[in-house]
Amino acid sequence: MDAVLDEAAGKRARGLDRAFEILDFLRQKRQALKPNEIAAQIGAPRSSVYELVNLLLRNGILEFTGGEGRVYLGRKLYFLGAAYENHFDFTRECETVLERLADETRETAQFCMLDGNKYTVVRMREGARPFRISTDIGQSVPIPWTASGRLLVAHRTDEDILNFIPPQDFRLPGGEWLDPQHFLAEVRQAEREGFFTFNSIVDSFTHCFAVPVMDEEGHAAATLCLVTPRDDGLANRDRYLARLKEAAASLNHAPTRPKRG
Amino acid sequence: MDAVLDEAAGKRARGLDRAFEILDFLRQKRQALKPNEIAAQIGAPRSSVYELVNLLLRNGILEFTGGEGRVYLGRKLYFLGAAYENHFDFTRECETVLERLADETRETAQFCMLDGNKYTVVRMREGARPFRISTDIGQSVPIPWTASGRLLVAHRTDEDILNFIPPQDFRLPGGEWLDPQHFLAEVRQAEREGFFTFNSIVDSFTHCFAVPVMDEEGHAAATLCLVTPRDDGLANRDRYLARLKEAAASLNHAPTRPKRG
DNA sequence: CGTCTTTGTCCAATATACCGTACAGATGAT
DNA sequence: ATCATCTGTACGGTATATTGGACAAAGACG
Repeated sequence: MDAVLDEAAGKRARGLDRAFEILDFLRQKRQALKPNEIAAQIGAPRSSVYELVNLLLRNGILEFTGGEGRVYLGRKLYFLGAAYENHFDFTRECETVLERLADETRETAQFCMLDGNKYTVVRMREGARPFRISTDIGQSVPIPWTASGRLLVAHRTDEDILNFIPPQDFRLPGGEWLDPQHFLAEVRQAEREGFFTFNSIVDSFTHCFAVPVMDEEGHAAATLCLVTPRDDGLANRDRYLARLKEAAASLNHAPTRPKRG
Repeated sequence: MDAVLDEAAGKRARGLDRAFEILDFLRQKRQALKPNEIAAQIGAPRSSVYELVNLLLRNGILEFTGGEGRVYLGRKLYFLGAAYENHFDFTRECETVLERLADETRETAQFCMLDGNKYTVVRMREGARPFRISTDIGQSVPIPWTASGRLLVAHRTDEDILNFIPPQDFRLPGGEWLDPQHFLAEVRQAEREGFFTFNSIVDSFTHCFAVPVMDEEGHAAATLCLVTPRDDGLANRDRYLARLKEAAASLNHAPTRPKRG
């Protein structure tokens, strides 16, 4: 139903939080929207949204586009994002690695990270298979639904993990319930083994491989993944895992290395 | 002296504006800073900056990095920027075009836009010259200092332009004063001819070529530029201009075309 | 040891941001 | 014409965000 609900009801929301809620919402929708529509769909007061949208427009954070007063993410965000990318200079090497992975395996290769308390595909290289399996880039997916998810939270304590992941995210897309304790066990297994593989729980025909890309503190800053048809995945399991680990090793310090000085 | 001064003195600043002031400041500095340093350098109250920084950290807009409590732009900004880039899908074609330009001319080719009321280099491809001339990507440069600047404000009225460009930006890096009326004349000339070239006024050895990339409203949404040694630029003027115009034509609708639907 | 600077947290005062509500033009259906 | 919906704007009350200043821990320096 409602995409977002705040901590407590009946409280005034902080402008800053509302603003980023608007930005995230636009990102999720991936299209320009009228302020009115935004207000209705995120359940925020119209007057507040109008005021915030105007502020963001003046700052270049939002832009008019698509006519009829519709707004979408603005150029300033692109510049800020580019500065981030430049500082944590992983994307260039990342593309190379993904390309090599996809070439070697002919499967879909992904570079994934957490976006807040959701999983998201940052970069992807589709494989040479006749049918292709792919999550859209930038979409937010519940952590428990993914193999990478096990690795990306592995540095946290059990309690921390359960506080971090929204409870409803343990409800799988088919409606089944994933036992959090079972999930935690898989997290610990993934942490021990340094990878995680399983038959996807969001569909019935893919197998997923995930290995962590470590930051300087030894946490999984990101993951490299392969998404394969089940029989291919099982048949080539050892080879795919080896390739993934090689690839991850080549990225391992990159995500946190500043470019200069 | 002080990098930023608000409209009126002695007024309370809005959190949102302050927040983006912090983000812009970090981008300009291109390094992680402590909240204290930020407060001091942008002239904002320490307590406010601490509160805002914590808010931004919780939203993933800022991240701890570099130790000692230093913060820098966060992953969320990368995601938002990527969504912008995906929507206004110009960068892929842009890279191709820049590469071709640089190959054909062996000069430095740039893709430039406005960031607020400053000029900035968004993408760059360095030429094959033994010495390379380049502005750093993402740095903010006063509009009047650049050839592109003439094109990027050409859709505005004279009055509008003078209100838009901060007066101090007509002071050139050498200290000389650029007469705004002279600048406006060059803007109109650039608008008429559809390009602008000159011996750079920020150094004494380069020649700059700029042509506009038009958006759907017929405004210059961006520019393509060549930065060349003066003698080369003058010797190859016609050829370079022709190449640039071809390249710009191939991008002309791209900046505002949504990727899907 | 004292003194100064840098760092982060805490707190109360008040300027104001957020929000509910009212208003009005545009559009479209009946 | 009448009613309903969608759109953007305007305004006042009150909850609260912003802010200056106090406080303290942790160096740096002599």
